[in-house]
Amino acid sequence: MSKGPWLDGDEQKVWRSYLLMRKTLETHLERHLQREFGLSKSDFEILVNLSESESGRMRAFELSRSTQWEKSRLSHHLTRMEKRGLIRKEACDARYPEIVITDEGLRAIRDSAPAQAARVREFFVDVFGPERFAVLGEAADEVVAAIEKHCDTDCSLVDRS
Amino acid sequence: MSKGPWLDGDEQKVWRSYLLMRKTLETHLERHLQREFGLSKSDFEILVNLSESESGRMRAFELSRSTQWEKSRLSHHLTRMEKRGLIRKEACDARYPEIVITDEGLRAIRDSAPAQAARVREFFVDVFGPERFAVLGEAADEVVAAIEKHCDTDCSLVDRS
DNA sequence: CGCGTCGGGTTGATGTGTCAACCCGGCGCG
DNA sequence: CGCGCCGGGTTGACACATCAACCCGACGCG
Repeated sequence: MSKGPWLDGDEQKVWRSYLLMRKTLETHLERHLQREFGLSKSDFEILVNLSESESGRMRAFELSRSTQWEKSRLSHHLTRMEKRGLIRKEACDARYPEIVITDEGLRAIRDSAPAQAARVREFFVDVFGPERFAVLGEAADEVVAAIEKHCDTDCSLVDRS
Repeated sequence: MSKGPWLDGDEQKVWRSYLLMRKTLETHLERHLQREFGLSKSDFEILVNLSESESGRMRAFELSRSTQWEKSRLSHHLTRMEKRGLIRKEACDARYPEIVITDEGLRAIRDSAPAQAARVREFFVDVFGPERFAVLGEAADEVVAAIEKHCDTDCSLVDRS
């Protein structure tokens, strides 16, 4: 029934292939991260950012900027991570706490990152191969630019630094 | 600190472009669906599947197959959708209920699908352009195949029909 | 001073996803 | 028959995301 006004033939097909890849890849990566290291994708993202900073410490809004998360999500997630000992909140300069990666957090990411990188390479980078991969990168940037341009003109919802 | 064993230079860059595209596109599409039509991406997915079936009615496990969702997630979501009047569960053949799209659900998807399709075209299909888009489709299929092949050999977690 | 408002951050309610346990009818098989 | 297992489905507890409301110090300004 309905056969609604939807994408046509090939568009449809590729779009669904993309969606399927997205989901398959994501669940695969996430599952392994979870099962082998007990980290969620979100945990991982935070730890990557912290461990890439010079000092292993950042202010919450910096994390918010680099992860593109909303502040409340970030706040909730950080309290959970603190409970699990992956990070600490240090109230140094009076009011705003700094987020510090703990030894445990550092260990977690150092253990998990190589495996994660290897999987990304195996199932994504290498399957695409150099040329298609490069093409994807360009196109991806253009898609992001298109959406942001669109949003600039009619909405103000994005946290543009 | 740490600069862990991670993807190198270009790999890294493209991978992050991809992740950013993924997130940007997804939140953009989802936000509009939510704000303009009060549907979540999950609602939409269910309604698409139901409305594409002949009779507008399916068994839960069929939906589970085509959406690739776990059964518990599906069950939870269907009860929520029923509460909102988008679908109905009809207990025809004794035990297993059939999921039926309601008039309201039908209206919802007929209203929202064209807008959604237009956005996908505007920000994804057209930005890629025909050749790159076709290339993406192929690569996506290969990625899925690679992951499934891998899983066939060492795990049994996927619901393969 | 009094007052608004703005940015960084937290909180609580609610919607959504995941995991493990369970229910129950059918089927194989002793 | 009795018993176990399997497949489709539900349930409950918990992790996670989103939204709106709030807190509070700083800053502008009458």
